[in-house]
Amino acid sequence: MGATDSAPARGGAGSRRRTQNASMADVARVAGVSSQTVSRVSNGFPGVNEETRQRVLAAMKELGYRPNSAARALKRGDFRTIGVITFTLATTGNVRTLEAIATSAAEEGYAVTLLPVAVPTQDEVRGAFSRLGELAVDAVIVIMEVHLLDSARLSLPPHVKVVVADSDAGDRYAVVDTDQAGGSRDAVRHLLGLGHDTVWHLAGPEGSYAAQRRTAAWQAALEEAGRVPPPLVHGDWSAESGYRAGLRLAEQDDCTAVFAANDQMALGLLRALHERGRRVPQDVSVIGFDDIPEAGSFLPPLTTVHQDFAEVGRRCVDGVLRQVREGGTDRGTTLVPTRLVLRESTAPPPEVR
Amino acid sequence: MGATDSAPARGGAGSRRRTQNASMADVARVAGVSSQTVSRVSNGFPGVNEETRQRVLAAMKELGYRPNSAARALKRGDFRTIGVITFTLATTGNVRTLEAIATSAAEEGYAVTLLPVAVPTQDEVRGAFSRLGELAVDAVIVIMEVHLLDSARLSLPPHVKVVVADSDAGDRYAVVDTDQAGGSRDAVRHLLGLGHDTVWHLAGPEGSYAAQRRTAAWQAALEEAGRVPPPLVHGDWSAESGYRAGLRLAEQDDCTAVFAANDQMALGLLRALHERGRRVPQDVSVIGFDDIPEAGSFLPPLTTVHQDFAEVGRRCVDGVLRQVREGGTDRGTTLVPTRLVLRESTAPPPEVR
DNA sequence: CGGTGCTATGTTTACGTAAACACGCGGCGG
DNA sequence: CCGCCGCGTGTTTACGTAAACATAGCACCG
Repeated sequence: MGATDSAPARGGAGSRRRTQNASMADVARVAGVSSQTVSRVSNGFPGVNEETRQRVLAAMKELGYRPNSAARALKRGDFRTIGVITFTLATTGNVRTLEAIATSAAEEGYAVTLLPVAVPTQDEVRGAFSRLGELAVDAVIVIMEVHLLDSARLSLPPHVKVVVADSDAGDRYAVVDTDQAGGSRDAVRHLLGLGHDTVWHLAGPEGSYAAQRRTAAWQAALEEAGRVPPPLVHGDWSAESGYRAGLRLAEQDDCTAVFAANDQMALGLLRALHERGRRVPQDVSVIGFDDIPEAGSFLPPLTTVHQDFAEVGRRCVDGVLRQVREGGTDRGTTLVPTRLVLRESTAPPPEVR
Repeated sequence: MGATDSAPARGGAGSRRRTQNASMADVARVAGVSSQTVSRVSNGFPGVNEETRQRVLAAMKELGYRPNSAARALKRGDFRTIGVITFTLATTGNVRTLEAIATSAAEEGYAVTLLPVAVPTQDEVRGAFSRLGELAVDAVIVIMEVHLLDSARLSLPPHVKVVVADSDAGDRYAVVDTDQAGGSRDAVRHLLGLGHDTVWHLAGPEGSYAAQRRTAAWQAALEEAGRVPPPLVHGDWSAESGYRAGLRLAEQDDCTAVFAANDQMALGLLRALHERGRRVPQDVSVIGFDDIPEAGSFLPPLTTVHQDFAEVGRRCVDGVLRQVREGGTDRGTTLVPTRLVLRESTAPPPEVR
């Protein structure tokens, strides 16, 4: 007792809280040192006598001391936190990238905070600041289409350190992207190499930059080989949309090879083809993009373009941390290579068999 | 110029930083008010003259003011942040729950921070504190098997407000769980109702509490109907493991109905059955658990038990925030109901047809 | 017409930490 | 033997915010 000497028992209203968390000062008192020494121990700084250090550690343990990250952040001027902005966690890619980001960040001593967008909060009312508007992260990684970011009310405060994953950024931000073009080219060439005259494309939504790049590369690869690109079919990334598109493709008799812009749509496509009696791969070859864990269990197991999401996440973290440490803002684009995974959904076309 | 008057050009080392972010005091100066008034405006408190308020808002805008969340947290004593602990984001359920948590939290003005576990950081060295050991979140939601949590080096600091999702917690924590038992019972009864003699079970990994509960309920539902539970087959949640198990099940001639503990394993099972010439649903009925978005695109579309992950996430947030606001720690268990989604993978057994 | 109460605003202080600086003490070179 | 150096530790201060308290003006009522 006698510690809480001041704080004259006021009216009595609500001075609960306290007796909660021990502070450095408390630890210092118990250990018989100054709070600065506690700070040094807490941060692993050298120049503390081993014996003193042990005494401080013992005091910390006794009191259940936990450093207050708010005070630390306030004093240091940084937060050791990376914000991640993403519209949805419904797509495999976003999630895998997020997971890799969290892991890489943790290794660097950084935490990851999710910054949901487009939550219709009470605008100006409660303070005019969304969580993102607050000073609470040292850097931001954006996993979404940048143009959506623009149209969302969400605008990044100026001078914020940013890396954009899997999107375009009009040279405004640094970008880490999967090599969409290379992967698409590999897919098309693989099918042409099997003897198909041409390759149809089940594209992603028009608003998606990744989808656009895959489409453009598909077209380029075909033209480079002197083939005429068949009409485009669009989906929205979902298996259901792939199914609907597949029903239309199944009616094209000359369609013997389809490059789907992701695995989910490929799954729906497989179902549509199956329902229409078009065998895969005997009648139609199908190739996907992403290599989701289930792709090997499709009927038939799906040949697809493997994306290295973990590497993307890692480089995103490297990118923002470099900016944080060097103080500038980057712009360049980093491409992460893909790898074609051959399974059983592709084969030579019927004529050649 | 003239702003950085103090700070006598020391040795020259590194006094960059500054001229960075405007503080309340800066805004107050520009607006010609006290910083307390700025605070009131920033937090949307009443009792500020409209004209003054506008002047302050204008000053904020001019200076690009953003509240410093560290200072705010330090002063207020809370962080407006919920930590989420999870081993993996590889499973649909975890991710969907996480997404719902993030959304619900945002609506309440809380941010969500990912707390990765088992990162082999430099133990005691840099300070003996993992990010979780720091005081940085107001509450924690655990999305993982609690017994794994115990065995991981990670131990939750005492008195922390916790809600556990989808696991057991030995009455140590509050729990929000899907009604595993109810869903499993519905699945089994549906198959028995179609005329199947019994139902086989493709179980999840033995270490999983959710898997155990599904298995127990499957067994109970069979026994309640006077049927003999066939031997158990275990998978590890992955489609690949479902495939391997499926190859074994395909050899059981008397196996006409299988309840798979999740959709991914059901997918692998479908592939195995297909390869072995066992038609679904004509020869074998298959039912899954989760209702992942792709389930409707399987071959055939999968009948499955729908889990309401969004509701689970919502209740987790409600749970921790109630604890935060009321100051106590809860214990009870909340069950979120499931719903059987009928598609095309179940039918009466061959004999009855 | 003085007091009372309310509104709008200002002043003081403390939150927990860590950087900057100060200090004491023992050893060692000149 | 004096002064300087460096190690280990203590003291002071500032980070940006918001609670608590203080004050000034003004309306209203007895």
